[in-house]
Amino acid sequence: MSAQTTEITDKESLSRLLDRIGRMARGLQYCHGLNPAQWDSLRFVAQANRFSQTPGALAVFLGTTKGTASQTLNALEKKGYLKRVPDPDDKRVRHIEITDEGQALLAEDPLNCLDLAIERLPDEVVDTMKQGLNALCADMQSRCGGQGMGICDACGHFEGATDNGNMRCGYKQAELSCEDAKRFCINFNPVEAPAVDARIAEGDA
Amino acid sequence: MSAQTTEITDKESLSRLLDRIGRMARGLQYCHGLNPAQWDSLRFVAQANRFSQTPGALAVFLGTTKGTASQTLNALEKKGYLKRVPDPDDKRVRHIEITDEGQALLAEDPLNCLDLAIERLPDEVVDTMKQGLNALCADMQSRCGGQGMGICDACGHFEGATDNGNMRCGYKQAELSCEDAKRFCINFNPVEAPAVDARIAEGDA
DNA sequence: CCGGTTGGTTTCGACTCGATACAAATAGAA
DNA sequence: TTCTATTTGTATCGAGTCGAAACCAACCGG
Repeated sequence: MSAQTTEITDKESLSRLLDRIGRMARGLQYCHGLNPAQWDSLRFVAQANRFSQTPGALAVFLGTTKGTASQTLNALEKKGYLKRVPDPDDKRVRHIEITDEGQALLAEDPLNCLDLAIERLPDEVVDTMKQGLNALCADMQSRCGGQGMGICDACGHFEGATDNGNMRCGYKQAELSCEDAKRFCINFNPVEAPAVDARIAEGDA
Repeated sequence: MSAQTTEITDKESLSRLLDRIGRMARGLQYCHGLNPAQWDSLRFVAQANRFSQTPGALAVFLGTTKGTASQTLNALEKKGYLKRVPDPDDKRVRHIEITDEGQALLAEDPLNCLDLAIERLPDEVVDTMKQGLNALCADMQSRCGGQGMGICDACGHFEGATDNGNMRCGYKQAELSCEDAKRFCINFNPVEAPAVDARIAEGDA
């Protein structure tokens, strides 16, 4: 018993806090006729680069199967928030695009409510939390077999700019617009595998 | 490339990070034949005080209905991880108790994996995150109509110790063992409504 | 041309969850 | 006491989600 085991400020309880916040965030995301998975999908498509705007990439991101992702997309498409268009290069893949309605809906993202609460926190707290969560995400991913994801700048496949001002991805063997290179990619591969705590300790890297 | 708009370390993205961690944590909780709601329930019952070890309190905690909570309890009881015993004081309520099997199962809580990742973070980062998350929880709760919950020490209903060494709760008009007074309660009512950012700024309170 | 692989979709079944209706016990009032 | 209202928990039903598996079409290698 001894006060240190059940104390709420225990180190152990951080995971429970995260879990609880997660459940609260999840609960918020039943609105506007969408469910959490659908909100997640809409957000993902909105911030993914063109290689990741596909059902398969969405499935990886959501940590679910392609079949389930397909159903979620069906729901969103039926509601008119996005549409699937054939890919000119590979006729198997269908490229997902947000409609104007979808874009508009994102302005009412229920997670904005969380943002509001975050606004009230001091900047340095937010920064520290962000670093910690990033480290946790990376750690969990590598530990639990999840696919990493990130932004081209820090990606091992990134081969810098080309002559015509675009960026080049060595994995897809294709070019990316500057805009796309700043968006989420499911094929992200960290350049160096950094020691998570080292990155934290350094502060800003 | 003006890193400040879509940079992953943006202030805005903290909510997305939280959401993502939440989904990862959720995904982990499909194991040992339990689902996330069942894990949450088991954990809750394990750390709730005796007033909160009931189906109704669980429903409040999970943010769901009593019916759904009842089903979750059915599943857990059928699997032998807890049992419902009649309450001697009020024949309507059924008191939930963890079995030895349930207690043992908690040792394999999939969230322990998260704890492992947390272990690798520096203490001060963990502390800051905990403070931030606590503030967020409180803020979200008050904003989104959720019931607060906490531990008797800091509760407005708490009336201190009695002669026989127990604690007294003014809300339930009943006594609590010292142990119980350190556990989770669903009827928690913060003594003072503290300014969340003020509490943060002070550091350790 | 022909297997093997990859990307997506569909179908099916198990399960979850919320809404509703319901039973039983309690509380309060007349 | 007796009557009603409230509280606590359960059972049932239907919509919807999700994962597994089957399936199809397109790409790729020989």
